[in-house]
Amino acid sequence: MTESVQPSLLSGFDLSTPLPGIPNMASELPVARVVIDSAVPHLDRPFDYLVPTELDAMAQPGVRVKVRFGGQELAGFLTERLEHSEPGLKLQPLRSVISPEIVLSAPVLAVARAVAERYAGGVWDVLRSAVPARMARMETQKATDSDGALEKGSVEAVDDVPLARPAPVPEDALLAEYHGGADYARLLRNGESPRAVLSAVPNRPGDWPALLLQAAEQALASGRGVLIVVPDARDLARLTSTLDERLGPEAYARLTAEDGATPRYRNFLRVARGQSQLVVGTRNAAFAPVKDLGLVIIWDDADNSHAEPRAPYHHAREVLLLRCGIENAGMLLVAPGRSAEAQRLVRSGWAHELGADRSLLRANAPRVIAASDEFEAERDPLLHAARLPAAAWREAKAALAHGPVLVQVARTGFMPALRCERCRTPARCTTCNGPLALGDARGAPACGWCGLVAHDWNCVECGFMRLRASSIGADRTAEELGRAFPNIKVVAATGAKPLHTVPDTPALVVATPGAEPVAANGYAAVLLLDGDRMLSREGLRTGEEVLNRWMGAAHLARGRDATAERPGGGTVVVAGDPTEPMRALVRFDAAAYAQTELDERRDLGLPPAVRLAMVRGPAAAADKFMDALDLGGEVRRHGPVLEGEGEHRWLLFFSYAEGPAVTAALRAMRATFSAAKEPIVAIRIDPDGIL
DNA sequence: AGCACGCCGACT
DNA sequence: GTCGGCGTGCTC
Repeated sequence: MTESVQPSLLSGFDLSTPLPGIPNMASELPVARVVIDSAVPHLDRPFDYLVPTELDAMAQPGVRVKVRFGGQELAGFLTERLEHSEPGLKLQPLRSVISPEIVLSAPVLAVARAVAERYAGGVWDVLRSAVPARMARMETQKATDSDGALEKGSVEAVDDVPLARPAPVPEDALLAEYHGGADYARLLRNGESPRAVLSAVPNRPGDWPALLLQAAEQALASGRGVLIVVPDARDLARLTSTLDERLGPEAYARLTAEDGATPRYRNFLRVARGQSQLVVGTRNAAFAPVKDLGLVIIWDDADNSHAEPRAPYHHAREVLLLRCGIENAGMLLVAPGRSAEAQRLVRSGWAHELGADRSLLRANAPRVIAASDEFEAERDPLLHAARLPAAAWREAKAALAHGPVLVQVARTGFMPALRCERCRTPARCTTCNGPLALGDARGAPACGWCGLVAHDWNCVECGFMRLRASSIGADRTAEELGRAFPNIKVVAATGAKPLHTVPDTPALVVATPGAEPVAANGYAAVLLLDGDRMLSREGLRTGEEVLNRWMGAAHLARGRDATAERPGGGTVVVAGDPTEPMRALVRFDAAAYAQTELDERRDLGLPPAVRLAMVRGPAAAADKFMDALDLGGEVRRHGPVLEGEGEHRWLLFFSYAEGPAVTAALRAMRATFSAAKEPIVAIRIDPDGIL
């Protein structure tokens, strides 16, 4: 706030012989350790400053500060107050404390550091995700100000609520339906921190939001905080509507970028001030400064919305894993399917599997039909155009008498790579050599790897300028289906045009994976049309991804048996050639499939049975970087692979045990190269979709 | 990205 | 002897 700098202070002070007191500086703990806002790798460490007397009171660990660094003024977080610094340093004074609000708690800083270590990235990059942008007005605003509804839950309102209410033992009936679920609930209530993985049985009362809430309530009953992370706005809306109904909107704080900077910071402040013990949100909420954290829950960790698209590309599941280690909290991974990573946690004994009886699953899961060999589809031009097998058409037709029908189609990103219309040479990106695909609704071809839009593409082989566009997106499928089902309402929901819910009336709902709207009483039928297309994509994890997307959609279907609200029961039709993922869907057993996949990866030495790092950069720099790395003999190196314009890509495979040493070595080497002004190499840890 | 410091050449 | 060229490396 107050500008503290006086000319005489700018020269700095030598604190090697500390005290007795420096004029105008705090007499107790005069040194402030600060994490500065710098993207430069070799500056990714704390720096010490002196605290001027007038900033003494506000300069608490966790506040935002401004400091002079080199020539410039930088933002930073004050992390510690110390009696003295390293000998021989000339300390500058702190320029200002931006606000007295403690926005970076000690545990969250520790988590951010662990995340930066794990991903060989900068602490500041992690903090950028962890602490939302400051909105100054939110810090001073009173509960009586303006828009009333939004202001509930501010300091005054919460202080009025008596905290010591007789706490009833929370419900755990839904959790107890799983083997070990009742024990898991009891441990949480008793203040312990159990860890579990659970594949949800569909069509139970309240569905997964009710299940997550029950788990949360166990930990809340022990007086501890709870954090729930979901992939996207749709799932958050579903969860918060359950929380609103059962606990009321004051009982939790929601943290998501989608709300906009101001509400997000308002809710963040409630959490930071300890006014909210239950936090729900999307991936960055994994860093929410929940006090006395007892349990972290992640819903659908296989959804790649959980992966941060900016450096250091951390995944919410991994953030939470590190976090529950640091804060000694329990963890619960709940999903409609099973990621190989979650299965690994079960297999290694780190987490318990809370399994369900086959009978419970059979009674609640939809009927699954594999429509594998379909000659009829070829004969009927309407069905062929909509690439609808006859069995799917029949099921949909019957189901439409009872309710809405979901049609899952592949995202355009899943389409086979585009080719030259004349010579059929695959179209590749001119900069990174990645496959081109139709990126947006207007059909501009874009690179599937780097996203670069190829405006003036021409074939490298024959020079032809037109691409073969075989892609059919959700919108076109919707049109085709409209013709195949006259008089039925058709709606399309894609990532670009999201739709969270649909009414419980007959309609065809065409959606891409992850964007499926929720039907109030479930879908009468779910058609999974593009399995072959999705499975044809190159990639180590394609089968697992496709199965998890199918399971996600299948969870939106009614149970097989008809009920009063759900006449006709629910059916899932999966079209395509018989494959392992399809068989796993028919058995409704994603865990077994994930285990098979994991075993196979272990035999092959591939992720996630092992960890992976990628180093990419200008050929000479990348090679030099790899050459300078000193890694243990157990680390497998693979490369260089030529990529794009004179770029080399290297891969490193290493065990989880070696992980910390490898990422530390990569981080240290990057700092060395950065200081030596070597060309920048990109480092990605456990990247998805490159194998 | 700025800014100090340093080693060397040109000029008072 | 002193001023200032910009090249190298550090920044609390």
